[in-house]
Formats: sequence, C-alpha cells, structure tokens
Amino acid sequence: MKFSDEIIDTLSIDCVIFGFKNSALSVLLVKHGEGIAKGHWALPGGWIQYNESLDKAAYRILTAQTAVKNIYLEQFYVFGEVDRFLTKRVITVGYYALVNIEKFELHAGPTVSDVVWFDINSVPRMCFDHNKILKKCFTHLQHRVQHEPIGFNLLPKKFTLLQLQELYEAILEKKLDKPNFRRKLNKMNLLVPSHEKQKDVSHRAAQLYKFDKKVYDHLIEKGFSFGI
Amino acid sequence: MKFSDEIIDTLSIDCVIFGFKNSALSVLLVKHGEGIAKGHWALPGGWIQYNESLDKAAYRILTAQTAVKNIYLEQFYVFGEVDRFLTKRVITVGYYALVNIEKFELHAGPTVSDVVWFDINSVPRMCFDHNKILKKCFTHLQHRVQHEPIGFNLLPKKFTLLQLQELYEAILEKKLDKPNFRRKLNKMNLLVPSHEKQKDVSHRAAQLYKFDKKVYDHLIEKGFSFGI
DNA sequence: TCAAAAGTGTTTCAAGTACACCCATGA
DNA sequence: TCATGGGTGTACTTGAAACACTTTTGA
Repeated sequence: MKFSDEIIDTLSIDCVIFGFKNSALSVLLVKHGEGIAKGHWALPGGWIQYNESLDKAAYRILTAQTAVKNIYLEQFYVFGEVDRFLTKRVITVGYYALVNIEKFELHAGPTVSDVVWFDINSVPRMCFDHNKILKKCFTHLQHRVQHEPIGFNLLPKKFTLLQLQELYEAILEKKLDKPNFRRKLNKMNLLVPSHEKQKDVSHRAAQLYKFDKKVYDHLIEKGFSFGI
Repeated sequence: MKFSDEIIDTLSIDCVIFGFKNSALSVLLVKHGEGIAKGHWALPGGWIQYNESLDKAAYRILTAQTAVKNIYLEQFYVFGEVDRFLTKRVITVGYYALVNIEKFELHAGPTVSDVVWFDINSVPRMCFDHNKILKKCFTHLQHRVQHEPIGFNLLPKKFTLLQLQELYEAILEKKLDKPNFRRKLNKMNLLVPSHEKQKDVSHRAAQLYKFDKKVYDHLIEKGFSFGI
C-alpha cells in the first residue's frame, strides 16, 4: 500500500501550546500572514498528509513554531461542526502541548506574520472556532493535570516545590496551602531531590526536585495513583 | 455556503455501544455482510456526510442499529495511524454510547449480517484496529464513570442501589463494600427515591431510585462534584 | 534588621475502610 | 426455616484543611 504526501483537505490539526512564565499560564498564538484568516490570531495549525499519522502531523506542525524536541503532546478532542471553517467543510483535531518556555525558541513559519505568548486570561479573539477549542482544551488540562503527572513538562528540568505549587495554582485557578501542598508531594515519594539548591535568590535557597518517569512507573506498579 | 450529502471518504466514525446485562458489561458488535471486512466482527461504524456534524453522524450511525432515542453518546478519541485501514487512508473518530439494554431493540443494517451483544471480557477478534479502539474506550469509560454521573444511562429509569453497585463493580472491575457504597450515594442527595419498590423478588423489596438531571445541575451550582 | 520564601508542627474535622449485625420476604 | 438481598451501626484509620510557627539568606 502506498500513500502520497499530499494533504487530506477535509481534516486539519490545531495545537494549543501551553507555557508557564512569571507564575502565569500562557498560550502560543500565531497571526496569519496570508490566506483567508490573514491578519487574524489563531492557534498554530496545519494539514495532515496522507502518509503521516495524526500524532506525527501534530508534531510536525508544532515544531514549525520551534526547535525543541521531546515535547509533551497529546490529542484532546475533534471539532466537527459543519460550518466551523469559512470556505469549506473542515474537521479539526485538537492537540495540546506542554512546554518549558525557557528552552523554547520561537520561529514564525512561512505563512505566519507573528508568534506571541498570551496570558491565558488575555487571549484575543481568534479566527474560526479557535476560542472555543482553547476553552475546551483548558478545561481538559485542568482535569488532566489533577490525575496525571504531566504538569512538570511546563517547568524546567529542576524545579522547586513553590514553582510547582504556583503552576498548579495557575492551572486550577485557586490558591493552595503551602504546608499541605509540600507534605502531599513529599509523601508521594515521586519527586527526586536533586543534589543542587537554588542559586542567586535573596532568601533561603530551596531544594530542587526532578520528575523521573522511571520512579513514577515503579510507583504505578505498586498501586500508586497520582492526584493533586 | 452549501454542502452536499456526499460522504467524506477519509474520515469515518466507529461506535462502542455499552450495555449492562446480568451484572456484566456488554458491547454491541456487528458482523459485516459485505465489503472488505465481510465475515469479520467490528464496531458499528460508518461515514460522515459533508452536510452533517460529527455528533449528528455518530447519532445516525448509532440509530441504524436500534430504534431508541435519547441515548448517551460522546466522542472519546481519534485514531489516525497511517495503516489502520486496509485499502486506503482512513482516520476514524471513536464514539461511545451507554444504553439500557432492556429498551434497546436491535435491527441489523443493510450491510450487516449479524448484531450481537458480547460480554466485555469475551470480545472476539475484530477487523482493523477495532480491538485497540475498544480497549482505549473502556479505559476512558472507567475513568469517566468515576467523575461524571453517566453510569445511570446503562440502567433502567428506576433502579436499586445494588444494581448501581454491581454496575460500578462491572465497569471498575473490583468489588465494592455494600454499606459504604450505599452511604456514599445517599449522602450525595443525588438520587431521587421513587415511590415504588421492587416487585416479584424473593427477598425484601428494595427502594427504587431515579437519576434526575435537574437535581444534579442544582447540586453542581452549589459546588457539588460527583465521585465514586 | 528586614523582607521573602523555605520548611516544620499541630490541631481539627471529614471521609474512607472494614466489619458485625438485624430486617423483610418468598420459596 | 432458610437463603437472599435490604438496610443500619460502629470503631478505626487516613487524609484534607487551617494556621501558627521557626529557619535561612541576601539586600
């Protein structure tokens, strides 16, 4: 069986790319430089080729905005209303990515005139149903992050418990109690203390932790289940 | 803008239809009577028309196997591996339905030679990646049913607490403690006691309960969140 | 010495767990 | 009277929640 690298013209992918900066959750949006949505903000998206899987296509589209590898990327929903696109019937598969902004270098793709991080609470009006897609995605993330250890993807490799707490506060949109949060995390035995501590801070240096998938898998085998 | 009722030939829908019978979870499968999968078991599925939304298409496909209205139906995942279909590139959207088997009359569609309920633990080998789709769907259901009050869709309108408990035991694949389960449900104030009791049983007749979406919505407004 | 965040301790209350137990009914 | 499921009570343990407190560090 042979497949061409032409695109499937009824099916697209849109990516919600989340980042975490200054204790706030952000989303990466592009401004279209050509086409029917020219001048409008949108989620980074693109078409699927006949010879690539959905996941591969999403990854290709994601890496058109950046150079980083090993990004957390997952499908979350398909949007299939008849009139969601302007000129023809297009069904779109929603993916979301969790990235560490520090390591994330932007480079606008060929059909894009601008690429900007927006605070999750100040997202502009976007083309098509992209605001609706983002909303659904954010809700999905809020649930997901409470049961799966995926939040770490938004932080640097080594992070403090306060960073992690502020991340959860930003995603869940509520304050958490510091002592209780620390105790909970420590009790899990999930985070691996690094041998380093914070540097260049004007207060007591905090312990840095790492998330190790092997440790997590090992805990899972023993019946552990993650929960915030 | 005008759309034809021709089908989108790269995109299909497959439905996992769950039922509950004899304290066990079942899935409805069809045996293809023609086409490339002739003679093979499969999830009920079909194509999407240019002029219908995904949800509408899923509902149409579902009601091709039955006559009942008001069925719980929801999308859960898209399967987009390049070689998942045999003859060409087809991406499929997975939907799942929860139905009350008692009220569910089967009628095989035109291209189907057989329609059968299978116990979730004795599902035959199916065509394409349908076993993988079912597995993913079952896992999805197991998580979902613990946080959303959707299990009731598998039971008759009026049901006993034991029926509900056995339903959860079948889905979660573990035994639950009867007194604790009852207390938990009663404490929620979610289930509405019917004025009837069980009949024709050779033991003490149990209270029958109903699930009322209005009651649920009202509880939600007050900050309630469902959980088993 | 002050601000800022690290980190610990303790009390209280709600919820989960594991049972033992009695009740009602038809065969 | 026995089996079967309906339904209640209770003691124990765990964990969430709230908040007061001490420690370390650079400016």
